Amino acid sequence: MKRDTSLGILPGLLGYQLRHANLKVVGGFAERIAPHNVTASQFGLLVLVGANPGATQTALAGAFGTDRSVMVRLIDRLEAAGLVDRRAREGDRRSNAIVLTGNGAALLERLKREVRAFEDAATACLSPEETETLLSLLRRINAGPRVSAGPR
Amino acid sequence: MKRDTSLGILPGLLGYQLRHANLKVVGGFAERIAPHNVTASQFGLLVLVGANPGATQTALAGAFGTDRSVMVRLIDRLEAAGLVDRRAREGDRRSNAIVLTGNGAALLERLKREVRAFEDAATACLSPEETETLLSLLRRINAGPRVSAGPR
DNA sequence: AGCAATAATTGACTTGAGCAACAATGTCAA
DNA sequence: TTGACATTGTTGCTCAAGTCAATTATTGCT
Repeated sequence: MKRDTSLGILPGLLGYQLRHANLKVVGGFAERIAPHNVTASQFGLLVLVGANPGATQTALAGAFGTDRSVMVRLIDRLEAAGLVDRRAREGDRRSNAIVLTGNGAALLERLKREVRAFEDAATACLSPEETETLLSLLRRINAGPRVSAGPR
Repeated sequence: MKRDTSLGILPGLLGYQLRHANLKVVGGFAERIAPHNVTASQFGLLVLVGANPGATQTALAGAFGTDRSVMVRLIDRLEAAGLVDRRAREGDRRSNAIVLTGNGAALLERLKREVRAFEDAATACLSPEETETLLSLLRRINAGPRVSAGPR
C-alpha cells in the first residue's frame, strides 16, 4: 500500500529545500557534538565569543541573528556549564562583557576540529568547487535585503 | 560604539549559512502568510494534502519528514481551521483519509501565488540560472546519505 | 482463536522564537 | 542640572514543533 506520496510543488521551493537541508546538516552536527553536552546554537555562540572577547550580549545577539532575550538564556546555559563568563564592563554598568573561560576555549578548539570533519562528510556528495558555489550563493541570499512582507 | 562584530569561522560553515538562510527565507515567508493564520509548516502540509488527496496521516508524516505524533497535532489545527477533513477510509478503519475542504483548496491556491511572489523576491539577488543551481545543489545535499555521527 | 504489527492518539517534556514589560543605567537637550 | 528618552539585561508568557513512551482500535497472519 505504498502509493508513493507526491511532494507537489514543494521540491521547487527554495524555502522547502532550505528547511530540509538545515534539518539534515544542523541535525547531524548536533548529534555529533551532543556527547560534549553542547547544542549547535551553543557551538555557534562559542565561536562568536571566541572571535569577539568581551562583546556585549546585545552585540552577540545582533551578530547571531536572535532576540536579546534568547541570548540571555543561551548565555545562562553556557555560564552554568562553566564555558563563558559575564564580566563587569568599565564605563557602562548596564552591559556585560562576555568572555570564554579556560574550559570554554579548550572545548571550542576540540569542537572546531569536529565541525570541520563533519562538514567534509556532509558535503561529500559535492565537489569542492560545488561546495564553494553553494556557500557563496547562500551568502548572497543571506546578505540580501530583508524580504519585505510584500504588497497587501 | 559599533565595534563591528567578527563572525570568526562561521561564514565558512555550511551549517551556519543554512541556518541563516533558513531563518531568513522561511521566517520571511511565515511573516507574509501570517495574515491568513497559517504557518509555513501548515502551508507545506496543505500542498502535500492537495497533491495526495486521501493520503494517510502516516504517509503524510513520512513524506513531510516528521513524527506521526507531530502530524496528528498539525492536522488537528488544520481541521479546526476548516481547511482539511479526516474522512473514513473504506477497507481500513484504523487510518484516516486526509482531504482538503473547499476552503482549504481555495486558500491553498491563494497561498501558492503568494509563495511564488515571495520566492521571486527572496532570490532577486540571484540570476535565474544561479537560483536553479542553488536549488539543485540543495537537492543533492538533501538526497545524499544520512551523515553519520562520525568516528570517535 | 490467538498474536504481532499498524494507525492514530495522548501525555509529558524539551527547545526555540517572539513579544511585552521592567529596573538599572546612560545620554542628550533645554 | 534636570527631565525626557534610549539602551541593556532580564523575566514571564505564549506558541509552534520535536522526541519518546504508552494506549486504543483495528487489521492481518498463522
